Amino acid sequence: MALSLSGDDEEYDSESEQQRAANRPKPKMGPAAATPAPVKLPSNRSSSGARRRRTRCRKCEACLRTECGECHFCKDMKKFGGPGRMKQSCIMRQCIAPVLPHTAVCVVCKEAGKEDTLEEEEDKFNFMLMECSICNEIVHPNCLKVSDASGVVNDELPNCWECPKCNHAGKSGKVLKQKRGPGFKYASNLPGSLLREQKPLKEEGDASSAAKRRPDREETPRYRPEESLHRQPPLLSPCNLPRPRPEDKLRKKRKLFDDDDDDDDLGVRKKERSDDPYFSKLLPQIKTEEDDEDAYEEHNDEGRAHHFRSALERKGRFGDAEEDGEDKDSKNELLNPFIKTPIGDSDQSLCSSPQAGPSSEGGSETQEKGPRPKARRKRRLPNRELSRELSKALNQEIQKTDDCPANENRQPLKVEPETENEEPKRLFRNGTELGDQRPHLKTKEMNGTPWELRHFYPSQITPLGFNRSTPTNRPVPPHSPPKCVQMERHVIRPPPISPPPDRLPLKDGKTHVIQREVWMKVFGYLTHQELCVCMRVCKTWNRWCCDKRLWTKIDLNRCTSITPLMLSGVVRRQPVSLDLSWTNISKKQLSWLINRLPGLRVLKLSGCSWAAVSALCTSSCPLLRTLDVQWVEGLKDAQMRDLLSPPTDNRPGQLDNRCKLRNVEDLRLAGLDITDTSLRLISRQMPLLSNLDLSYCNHINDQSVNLLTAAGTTTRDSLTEINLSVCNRVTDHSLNFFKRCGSICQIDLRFCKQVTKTACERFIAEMSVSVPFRLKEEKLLEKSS
DNA sequence: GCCAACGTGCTG
DNA sequence: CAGCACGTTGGC
Repeated sequence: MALSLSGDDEEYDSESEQQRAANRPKPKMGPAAATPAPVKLPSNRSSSGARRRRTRCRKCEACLRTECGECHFCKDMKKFGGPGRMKQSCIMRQCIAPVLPHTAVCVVCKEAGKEDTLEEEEDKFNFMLMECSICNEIVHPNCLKVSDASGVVNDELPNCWECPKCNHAGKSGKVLKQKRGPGFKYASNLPGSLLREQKPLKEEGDASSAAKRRPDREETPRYRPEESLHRQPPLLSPCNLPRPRPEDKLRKKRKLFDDDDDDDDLGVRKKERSDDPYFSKLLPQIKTEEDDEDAYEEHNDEGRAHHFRSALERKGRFGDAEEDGEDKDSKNELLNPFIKTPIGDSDQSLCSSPQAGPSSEGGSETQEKGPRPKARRKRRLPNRELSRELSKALNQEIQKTDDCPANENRQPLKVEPETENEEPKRLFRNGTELGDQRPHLKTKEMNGTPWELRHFYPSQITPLGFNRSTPTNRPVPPHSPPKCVQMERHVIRPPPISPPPDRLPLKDGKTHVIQREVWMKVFGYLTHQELCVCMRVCKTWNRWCCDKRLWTKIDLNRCTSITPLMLSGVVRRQPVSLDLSWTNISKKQLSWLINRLPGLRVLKLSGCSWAAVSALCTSSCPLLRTLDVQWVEGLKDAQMRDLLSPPTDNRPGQLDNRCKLRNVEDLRLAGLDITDTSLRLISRQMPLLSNLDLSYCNHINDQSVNLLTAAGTTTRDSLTEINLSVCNRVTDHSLNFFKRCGSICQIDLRFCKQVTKTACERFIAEMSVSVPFRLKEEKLLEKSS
């Protein structure tokens, strides 16, 4: 079908309405819907063509994938036993670059895109179909009669721009839902997309040079409240948070970290490359596609290159893989990439796109965009500055959505360091900064242990050298957990699976001699922080370094503030193991996250609030193998019951009465106020449970052990390790119960006051006939073979 | 014609 | 307003 881009509104309207009436009886329609409301069309439909649906590119990593079978939409599919009502693509298969359908033709010449027939980049651009995100018209730029073809290309979406007409008229795209630009799915059909906001055009092999950048936004001062609403999450001033500086409003928030594919422009500056022999030797003239950038960014990139160098020059690290301090670094990078790394991801996260639009609070303040009418890219500010701004904006975003309704008198929270060296303090219960932010916790007791003890115990009181959570400082959640309503607004770009190309393109058109897999081996030695640095080197490295093999474990333990961008970055990397212990993650965030991590097997949430952990109750929970909910505040029997119940989302056709956590093998429940009630559930619902940590659970007693090891329970045979240390109600008698366990290999009874060494020795003696045990430490029994 | 899935109206 | 439902488009 040919495109009808002329946009006969009347026709479109009436037709669609009729169709709806005919095809959609809508038995379930409520009264409001029963009278078919006029189909709402974009306000600017009058000047627009009908929207063309976009279709898969079939080439991107996402398109090449198979369905995960585990995400929300897969579960809906008939092939996975679902009702097939939602008819949505697997989350992991969301096309990264949806293209115009084959049937699309130029509204002017009625011909299809002709770029394939051309050699020159500029020609290609002129003869490719471009769809305007505002008026939806699809044209060849060459067919436009507008001499000053100041179209603004949206580099996030193939064949998408703001046509010169709209651009010139100062129209603003994405005013309404329908106007958000084609091909947007999650981000797009949800208001305020963070990630798919358009950017100023990027050089696609310089093709876009044909299209002149929109000089600046001063031309388009019209502020439309809806615009910012849909486009950029509001910046939260109403919540008494520090109002962002005007520049903030220009910043786009797009993705976590620095892994954006667009980040090729983060290439190392020519200057550095040429100046630094080491560097230039290592990366001879990596093609960065941005050598023509203005000096505006020079200092910025200087820092970047420096960072990169320093990362590479730390040869000592190449040999010993991270952990410890290194790991902390990488964690910090993840935690707060904007602050910690000078060369932060600000680039792609913050492009002050013409499309980005001002925030709702400052919609009309577009002047900041103005000062660089000639800048080819207007997306960067000095990195630190950007980082700070972004981080602030994001935190505010979360905070706002969280607090807005009723917090008008709240004191502004300190969100960001005032200086670069200052750590953010807002969310950390940290020494003197604790204040009284959490008074309820100060007096609250769990498990008979005062809060302070509970949270400072493991490292400070216990004689046990737990290597698990040592909850020294518990992040102070906001008054209510941050409802990260923006999360849905992030486009989920699945992690690259086989990032092309295989070799690094060089400026001279050749490729670097070393193959990707070799680079990957090198990258394998780098810490996450260093990977983040490498990602900024060039587009190719950016892709390679985002390979999920390099990110199987993501550790955000004790992250002071989980931001939407961070979560997006996590999703992109699809870790197998995710540590969110002692963070202030909110329920919404967690729910959003786990719904998008179908491959997640290890989830650590120790020290989080039950409010957050409860996300596991309603979400289409991943089939976790390891769940760590130690010291989760408020997690008691009732909550455990919720946790172990079948998903609440039991609509017809999606019935799944199985426990969401049925595949858990390693369950860590230290420090919880749970009783035998929970243990009964656990032994019933977790047939694969092998490793159970009940340390510091003061309600656990001999009867509990009896339950777990009783005839007919699966735990009796599945348990291999059990930790009952510091369970003061457990006595010698429990050891008799453990004799029934066929697979038990380790029983930790250290610091159980009522367990005697003699009983342990007796246990060993009695078991020696069948299974040899030994005392690894006092009251720590271990199978010796 | 079938199937996948995009885009958007509607509901809770 | 998030999420669901479904008409309809697009590919094959």
